[in-house]
Amino acid sequence: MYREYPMPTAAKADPAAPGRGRRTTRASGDDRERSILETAEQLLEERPLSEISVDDLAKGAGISRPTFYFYFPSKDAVVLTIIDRLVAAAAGSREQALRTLAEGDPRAGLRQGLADLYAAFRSRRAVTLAAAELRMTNPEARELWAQVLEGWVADVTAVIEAERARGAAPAGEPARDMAIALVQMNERVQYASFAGESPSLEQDRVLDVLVDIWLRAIYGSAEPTSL
Amino acid sequence: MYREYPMPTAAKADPAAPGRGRRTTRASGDDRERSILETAEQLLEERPLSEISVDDLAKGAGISRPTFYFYFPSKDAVVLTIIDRLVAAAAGSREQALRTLAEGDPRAGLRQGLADLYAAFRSRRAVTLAAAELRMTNPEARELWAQVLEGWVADVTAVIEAERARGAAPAGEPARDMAIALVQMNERVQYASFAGESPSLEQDRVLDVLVDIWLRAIYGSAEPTSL
DNA sequence: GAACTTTATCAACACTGTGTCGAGAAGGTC
DNA sequence: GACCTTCTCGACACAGTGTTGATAAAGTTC
Repeated sequence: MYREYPMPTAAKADPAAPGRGRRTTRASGDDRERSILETAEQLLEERPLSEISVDDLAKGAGISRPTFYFYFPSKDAVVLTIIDRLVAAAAGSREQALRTLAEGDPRAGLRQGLADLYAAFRSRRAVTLAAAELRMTNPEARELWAQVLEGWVADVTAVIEAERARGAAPAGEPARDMAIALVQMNERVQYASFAGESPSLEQDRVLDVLVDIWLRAIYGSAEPTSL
Repeated sequence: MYREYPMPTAAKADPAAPGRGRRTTRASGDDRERSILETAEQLLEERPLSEISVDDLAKGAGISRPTFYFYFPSKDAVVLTIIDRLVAAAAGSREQALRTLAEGDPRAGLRQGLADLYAAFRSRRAVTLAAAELRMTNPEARELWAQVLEGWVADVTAVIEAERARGAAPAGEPARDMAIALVQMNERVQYASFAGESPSLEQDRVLDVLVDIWLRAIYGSAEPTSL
């Protein structure tokens, strides 16, 4: 059953929250809910969110439209649940990357981090695109995504500041400002690539190009190499 | 009256296209059309496109909903017309920038170009945001924007290649790939700033940060400054 | 200046999609 | 076997889109 969003905790759904019942918490119900989510993901592979109706989701899950509303308050809520899970998975990558970053070469760590993140979203292309679409009209989606970005920005800011502190990176614009621009660049470039927009990078070029710009932005200066 | 899109020509509307009539081409009609466009722009200052209905536009222009359809085939068409004009204005900035770029210091020209573009879109914040929103659901808007981006990417690619050719910029990822990523970064960063998203750059920081990253990406290398 | 054309207007309609209500079925519990 | 929950859906009320057809007003033609 759909629960109000507890912020991007996004852990596993907690089974049998109320009462002390063993685990017989319902069967049909959970099946239906899962079925709706699966239908949504499947339809998103075929067409954009705006062209999917509540009726499509209900039909796909084998229930009537009113019954859909027993499980989710709206189409947006379904997608938000799916996004929430994707974000949780991506958060795993992020922690992994931070660990790599802390112990090894920061440049290699950075590349690894960007690669993992890219892989996480590419593997759920349809959901990623739906998230961007939903963000345009839904405040909750906007808020969720904002928190995701904020997390990355904070991490990147810390990395840049650390590299500057140890003299590996030259001074420049405030680290947080750089981090915001770089993170947003990644977001946009990856989106365009997933969506197959007209000027966009080929899937297999995305990472190389982004990493190059990140490294130049962080470690290079704006001075010409030769004079 | 709304005409089918002749590609982003987007010059001034041609007055009195058919016949050799002096200039009495209608009065009420053009007024209404203008009135609808003005209403749309005004409402976009207040709320997102998705929360504006055809009825709102009709009411604002002092006509009934069916009459609206005499002037425009849809809400999207109205916004597309407005975007078209903004894009035309921005195209002016672009040419201006290219001229500066050709005759003077490329770095200064680049900065000037980015500044002009930024100014052009900032001055029509609401329309810029509406364009991004419309792009999500409307193929024509997507196409129009794609052509705009394509133009910039082509220009930037040429600049990067020229700078590399004259030895002012080091080799690196393909110039066009860099151009795509940089242009898309600008798009996203500016959008976030205009929309006041949660991690986003302050209006007065946008230009400095973007220019810094552009210059580092183009002129810097990915090697550390110190070792 | 009457007949005719073009331009403009809108009430009424048909349609699509959303979300709610209330009546009931299906199963578990005491 | 009365009694909850859980679940289901037909029927409704709404909001929004886009179309039709009847009609008015203005401009053109002879």
